[in-house]
Formats: sequence, structure tokens, C-alpha cells
Amino acid sequence: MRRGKINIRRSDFYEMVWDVVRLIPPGRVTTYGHIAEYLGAKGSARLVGYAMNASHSQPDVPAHRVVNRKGLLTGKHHFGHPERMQQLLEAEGLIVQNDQIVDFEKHLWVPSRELR
DNA sequence: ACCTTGACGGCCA
DNA sequence: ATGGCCGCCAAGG
Repeated sequence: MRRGKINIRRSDFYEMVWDVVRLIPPGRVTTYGHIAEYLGAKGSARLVGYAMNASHSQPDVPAHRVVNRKGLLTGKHHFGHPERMQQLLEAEGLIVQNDQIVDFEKHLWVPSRELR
């Protein structure tokens, strides 16, 4: 993440990530990179991944709606059962083939575009 | 203190 | 289209 004069603490950044994820509507998805960009930390998508890893201990964070930039379910191994993430997405009407969301762009929810 | 490992992404061959 | 490299940066060994 990019730090300016004010040093943003890790825990605060994680909180902000979770808050954005909570805003993703059912049936829509976004990416690590877009979340990072929205939080002014473009280039630190990786850090968003860490926040997501810790998100399972948090209430109401639809972690399955966050995928990588190609629409691949790269976080599937963090849902207990490896097929859990896909099941959750399909339950919301998305189609997943080979760990990839079909028509990914059509379901993409970009926070910087949607939130205002 | 050093090295490795990621739920990443952009760039270039 | 695919794959390797490399910034990025927190955690864990």
C-alpha cells in the first residue's frame, strides 16, 4: 500500500478491504487489484489478498465475490472445501468453468466506478 | 536479521 | 496465448 504523510496501519487497511467487499452485490464480483486501487493502494493487490485471507474470521464478508484479474477463483483453497467458493458463486447465478467465471466482464463490479 | 512464501498484477519476450 | 520476471509487502520459519 502507498503510505503518505499519514501511516495507515495494517489493521485499518484490512478493515477497509472488508468494508468494500461487503458492498459487492450478490451475483457480482470484483478483483484484488480493483479493491486496492479503490483504496488508493494501487500496486498492492497482494495486500488485499492477505486481508481476504483474514476475512473468514469477520462477519458478513462475501469473500467468494473476489477473484483475480482474469476471473479465476484463486482463493478457492481457503473456503474449507475447495469447491465451496464455486458453489457459492453458482448459487448466485454465475457460471464457473475450470475455476474461471464465464462472462467475467459482464459481472465485474468495479468499486471506483460503482461507488459514489 | 535473513529468506521464503503467498487469495496479485503489469510488462515483455 | 503463455510463461517468466519483477515490484509489492506482510507473515512465518
